[in-house]
Amino acid sequence: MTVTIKDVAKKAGVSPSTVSRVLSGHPRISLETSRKVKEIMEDMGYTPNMMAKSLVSKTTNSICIILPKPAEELFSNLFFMELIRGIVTQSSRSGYDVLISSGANEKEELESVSRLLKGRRVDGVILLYSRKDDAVIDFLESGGYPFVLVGRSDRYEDILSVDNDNIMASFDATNHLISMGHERIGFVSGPPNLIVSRDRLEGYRKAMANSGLEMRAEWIVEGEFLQDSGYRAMSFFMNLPNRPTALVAVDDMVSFGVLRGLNELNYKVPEDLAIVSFNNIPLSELSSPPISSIDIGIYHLGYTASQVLIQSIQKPDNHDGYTNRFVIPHRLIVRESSMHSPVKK
Amino acid sequence: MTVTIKDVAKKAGVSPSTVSRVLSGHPRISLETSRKVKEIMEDMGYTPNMMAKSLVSKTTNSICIILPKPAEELFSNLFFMELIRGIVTQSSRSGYDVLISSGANEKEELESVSRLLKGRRVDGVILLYSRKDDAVIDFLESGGYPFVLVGRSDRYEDILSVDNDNIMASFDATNHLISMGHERIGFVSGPPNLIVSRDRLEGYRKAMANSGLEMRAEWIVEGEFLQDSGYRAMSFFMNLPNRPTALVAVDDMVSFGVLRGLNELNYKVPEDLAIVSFNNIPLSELSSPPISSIDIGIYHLGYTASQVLIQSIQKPDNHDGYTNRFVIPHRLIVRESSMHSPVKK
DNA sequence: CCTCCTCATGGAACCGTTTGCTTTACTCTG
DNA sequence: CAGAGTAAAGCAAACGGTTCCATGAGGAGG
Repeated sequence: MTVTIKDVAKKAGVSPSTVSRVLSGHPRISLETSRKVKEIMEDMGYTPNMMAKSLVSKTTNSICIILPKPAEELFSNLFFMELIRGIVTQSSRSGYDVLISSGANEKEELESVSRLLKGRRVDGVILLYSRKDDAVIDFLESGGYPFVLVGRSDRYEDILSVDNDNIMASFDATNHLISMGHERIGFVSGPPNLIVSRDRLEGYRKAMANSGLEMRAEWIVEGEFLQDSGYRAMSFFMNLPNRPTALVAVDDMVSFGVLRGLNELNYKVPEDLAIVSFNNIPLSELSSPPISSIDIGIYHLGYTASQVLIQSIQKPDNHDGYTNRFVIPHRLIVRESSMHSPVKK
Repeated sequence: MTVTIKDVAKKAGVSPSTVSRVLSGHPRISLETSRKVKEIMEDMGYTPNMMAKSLVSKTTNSICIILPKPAEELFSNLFFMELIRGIVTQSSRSGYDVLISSGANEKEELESVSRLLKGRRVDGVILLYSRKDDAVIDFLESGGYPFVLVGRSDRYEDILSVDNDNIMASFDATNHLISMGHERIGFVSGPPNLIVSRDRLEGYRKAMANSGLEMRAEWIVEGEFLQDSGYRAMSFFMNLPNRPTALVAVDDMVSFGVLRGLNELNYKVPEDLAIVSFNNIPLSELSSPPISSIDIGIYHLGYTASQVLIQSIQKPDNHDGYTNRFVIPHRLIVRESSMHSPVKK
């Protein structure tokens, strides 16, 4: 039924080894044989069995994307879709297949990664998060498996990662508001165990300090990368006695929540509260008003991650020890949500 | 370096076959042997090589999601993210890995599917679209490969598919507007080669006919599942002499485009134009105003597709020939965008 | 004409599992 | 106590490729 290399060999009157060599473009095969074998392969509809191939080559030509634990929520974020799109596109160009996996909890996640890598189902993985302590990263490092982080890790200096300069990005975002004349600026952060939350918070702090602006503890609230966080943060901020006139939100989804809340309370954006957030997902420009956002090149992030990983799989020794961290440039997209200067008191 | 079944066997003083049987829970293995082998496997950190396993079992325990050709655009639609989430969740519960693939064009797509299936890299595929004529479906059918369609196919009666009753859904959506008092209702459709476009259009027609309302050709425009289509459709409708007071849009993304356009022209929703669309993506309730939408249970669609596919892989003969088409229920979520009755002329 | 190369190909072992067929060692039965 | 039956484990042949090594046929050089 399924046509194998042996069937082709028999029909062509050559040995299986010859067919294999034709397949892999071995130099010492006569043009004539090559032509004939290729024709017969075509005729018989031969497709190489990738399992057999993988078994002997110890290589699968596929990689795996590991989604973060609380995939349930984060999945619904367009951020991941863009990222995956970048990864899939580049991988497919390099001839790699992409698996996608996510565990219900950290333990399951680790088991899954271990099964995939030790079981030789994939050649490497892309981690779509960077927690501060992580058993999965420990496993990958100690096992010497190829992997790349989307996001950065401060714990390990020498692992491959693709990231933005989030400190600088947040610095830029905050400075934009400052340059518009805002002085009381709030910040809606993400989970504190995510490095991206920390970095963006730091950038905000730097910008505020840099301009000599007051930073009140109550102007900084923690949340998730979700709309609800924005909604809650908004209602907290708006009830403050000397409330912020602008805020930086750690993710566009948060801004959507803020927007919805402000809308319900009949506040105007940007007149009552100016907003800038991060990621510039396709919907940022669709909300009303459109949201100013730092474009972090999500697609590019994924594309590069795939490139870096596959390169590392193919030439593990080519690692010069310097270029571990790939920084994707960001840029501020100013839209209506921040186009207003506060009324000076 | 990597520990194989033979290493375990040697250390345990048994044959490889015995170890294999312990692994698969073979009945005729003494409890004592089983215990000992298991312990040693644990000690040595044995993980089965899935390639070897697949080679002999002719089974990979993985499935592949095929994204539609113009993945570039559609990818950015939250619809697919939800769908994938449902698929990944259920597959992982069933112990299946999920590959994700998309070709730049139909030819590439076919090659990719063929390579994956004939090359025995995956056991079956989920097609995330249903075009009217499709080489991929032909290939899958003639090769007898397990696959399920998300969406329906009218060409093939007997293939597995998971879908909504889009005709009824559209009927409901349109009727909702009619019941609000609208009589001039527009429809923004999707690409005509997609069955979902056709079905939703048909539902709209039925509802209009059912209520004896006039249906003008100019009230129906074709587009994509994209914001731009909505934007264009909006400007077309609003310039019509006797313009619609409401419209049904084939996808929420289209509504976003309409919303943006109306906002720019200072029209009010729902006062100047009421809107209902399909899919109820997480953002539908976040726009201003929130959009009425038919919730089609996207996650559920994906979850079921995975279930049906895996079932069909595991018991290909269990196919009763009746339950080929799985219909996921829909329900109308009424939000602000349609909560207004038109002024009677 | 003999030796030595080079080139094109064949043969066989191996990658890590599974599984049908044996073998071994008991336990039962009459 | 011999023969049958059975439970537990081993042997070896696949699965479909790849690749090292061997082989034979020319052609070149001396």
